[in-house]
Amino acid sequence: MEAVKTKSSDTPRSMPKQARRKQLIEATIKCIAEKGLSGTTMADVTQQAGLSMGIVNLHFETKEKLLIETLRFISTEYTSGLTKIFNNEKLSTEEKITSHVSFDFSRKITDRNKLAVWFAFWGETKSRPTYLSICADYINEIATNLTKLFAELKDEGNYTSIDPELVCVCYTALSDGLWLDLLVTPRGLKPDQAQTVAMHYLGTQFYNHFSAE
Amino acid sequence: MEAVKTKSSDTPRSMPKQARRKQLIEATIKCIAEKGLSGTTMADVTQQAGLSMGIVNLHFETKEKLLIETLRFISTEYTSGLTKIFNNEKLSTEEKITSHVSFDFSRKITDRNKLAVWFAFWGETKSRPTYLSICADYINEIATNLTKLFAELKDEGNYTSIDPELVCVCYTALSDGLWLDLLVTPRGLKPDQAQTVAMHYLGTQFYNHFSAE
DNA sequence: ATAAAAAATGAATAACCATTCATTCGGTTG
DNA sequence: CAACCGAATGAATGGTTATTCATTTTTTAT
Repeated sequence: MEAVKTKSSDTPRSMPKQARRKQLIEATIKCIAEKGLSGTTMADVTQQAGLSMGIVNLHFETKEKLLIETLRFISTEYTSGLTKIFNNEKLSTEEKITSHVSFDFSRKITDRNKLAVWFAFWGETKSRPTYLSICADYINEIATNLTKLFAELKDEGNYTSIDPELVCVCYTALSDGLWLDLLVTPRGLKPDQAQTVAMHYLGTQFYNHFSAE
Repeated sequence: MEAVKTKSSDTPRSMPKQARRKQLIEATIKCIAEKGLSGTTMADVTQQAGLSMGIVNLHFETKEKLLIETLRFISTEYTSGLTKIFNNEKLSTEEKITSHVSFDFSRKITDRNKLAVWFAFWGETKSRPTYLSICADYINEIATNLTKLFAELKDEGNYTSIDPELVCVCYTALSDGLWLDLLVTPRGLKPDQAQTVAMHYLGTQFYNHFSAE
């Protein structure tokens, strides 16, 4: 009766366990973006993935665990991208910072589906300690690295009156706020304009490195 | 036990109705903060308000309409506070801007319950056109006014290279991002520190008006 | 090729939750 | 005081949804 659409090419069952989990997480991201966190059902997710109802419980045990893994997924995607930049020995401090900014406003990160997921989870951090803890972890990790970069550039450029920690808090908040703009007013700001705004701020601090253009 | 303190001094019949609606909206805010948007049920809201199950449907028709009115409530609270500042003829341009910033980080606005509500709704804007439209409206209104203030201060202070619109986008994003900090890392940043960060940015633009100190 | 194991299915179940509405409550009026 | 009327109640209703598990399908090992 049911016409299963999985034609052939994507090897129905031979997928490694990890791949199936990722497939479900990606379906979850799309569902949260399309229907909201409160409107996303198991049926939605499994249908989006082209699989059957019980599949989430098989791979994640419970809906809540799927959601937690989804948050962990986007967090990891974000932090691992930034860590790679931070650890890249070939880049100067200045280049690391500009790469960081480029990454923050790259297509991969400013994909509106993913932005919707970020905000959906942020909105629930107050009531879900697990969400809060995941968010606090990646925030601390990034802040440590970024503050270090700003401190380095301060030394290299002989900027006397810069407070690296302040600049880190300010840049991070600015970046998050620009993400909100990209999510809520999609016909307004574009990612590359948002990036320009972020660089404008850094230009006020490191005027010899980041020209206001 | 539950305190319904609203003693109506005018409009005996229609005022109580309005008060009850407000009571339910405030209960909703508390529930969203405590249980998340997806975890908030009608039973939660009515119990929080100390009333009976059917009361929301009596006053709001439907759960969805209660949520929309809740978003409208915090939006209006925010914009009306800012509009009052903007229209206050006794304030100089500079004072209006500092008042704006003070308001953004006042207790009333940075109450973590309300911040949780903001982010909960922002996370759903992509899937709920009504939420998006309410958010877009207040964003546009505030941006228009704030840009005007920055343009005025630019003229008054003979700042030649300032782009008022850019500063408005940047300040607004910064402010939203700082709200996220206040919500997600409550043991970290405090509202008055967040305000200092915001003023730090404005100091980079209007260095003769807002000292960095 | 056959058996055993693993993965996936989806109908059935049980829990949950928004909404309804017959009834009760409380205040106002004549 | 009695009749009235809107406000409020909360048990009952019906729709929705996460989870289970007996069965089927596919892969792997022998």
